Amino acid sequence: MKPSPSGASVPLKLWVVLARAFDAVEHHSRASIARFGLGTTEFGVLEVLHHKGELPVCEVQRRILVESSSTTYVVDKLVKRGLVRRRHSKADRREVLLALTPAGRRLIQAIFPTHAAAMRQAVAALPPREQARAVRLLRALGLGAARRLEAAEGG
Amino acid sequence: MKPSPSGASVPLKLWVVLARAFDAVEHHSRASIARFGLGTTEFGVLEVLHHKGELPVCEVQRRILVESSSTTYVVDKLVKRGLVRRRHSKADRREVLLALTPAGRRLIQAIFPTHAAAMRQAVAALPPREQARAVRLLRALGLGAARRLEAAEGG
DNA sequence: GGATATTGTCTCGAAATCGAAATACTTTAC
DNA sequence: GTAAAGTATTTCGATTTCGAGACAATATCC
Repeated sequence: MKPSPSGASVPLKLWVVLARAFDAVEHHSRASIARFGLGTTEFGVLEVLHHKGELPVCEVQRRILVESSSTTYVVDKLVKRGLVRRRHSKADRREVLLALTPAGRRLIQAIFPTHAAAMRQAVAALPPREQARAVRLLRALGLGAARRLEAAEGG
Repeated sequence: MKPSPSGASVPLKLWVVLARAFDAVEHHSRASIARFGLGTTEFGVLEVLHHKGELPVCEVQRRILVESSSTTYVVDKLVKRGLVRRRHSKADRREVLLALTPAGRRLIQAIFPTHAAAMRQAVAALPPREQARAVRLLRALGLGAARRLEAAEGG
């Protein structure tokens, strides 16, 4: 769900439009990815491994914004489909390193440009200059909110 | 899941920071609401009915950004807890009208100010002036993306 | 006015996600 | 070097969400 209606204060309004914008853009992403028989989280894993190379599960998790148990679930599915492989790290034997298989690499390479084009369309309501502005504002907003989260929970 | 890493084009970067910002702020919202024993979607329903009064299910659904079947699920729970009531519309007998019960109204009135304060904190990394800028940009982004969605799907 | 589409709600089964806790390993602190 | 604390991953059960389709009521079009 999302937040409140219109006559609200600026912070609440910001939360509303943030949620709405995310929802709308996410629908584009989901639809684009579904054409290739993947879920958004599965795609996220492939994409991270494609761009960063072999990574431990916890690094992947940080980037795809789901909990660790969900990460295991998604990676399981990708391994079963032969797109990703697991391997134990020698440096730190708690870690499990993830990497694309050749099939996984072929798939993400084939998909990625099309998906990127779809996302460009999805955010095209904002001209480039305003996209850059939005990036700056959202980065500050996100980092600030994340920092406050850590402060409140972890310590 | 969410999108890609850093060296990306501006549109992709925008999608990344949008997802991250939403995720971080949503965590604040979730934590704030959880204190009162509610899920975010349940809270969303109460909030909409609080601000708009009696509404048909489909209107509520549009505002809380979940599918119709999920809306039924959430409303069921609220009805079982005695916070919301259903009633058939006389004007259009397909519609089911939702409204707060006295208990529901008492609850949301008690909760709302605290939650609003938490959300103000969550977005406080941006000073008011930049919050207003972000609202404008996100509104345009969200509306544009939503329009493109309709064009692609419905008609 | 009757056929056809459209809309609003709900049911059902499946999928995605979470949270808490188990396990294994590593780091820190004495 | 050992105990305690912390980190990485997985397992398990429960919850939330979705999507497809059923059904009823209304709108639209000849």
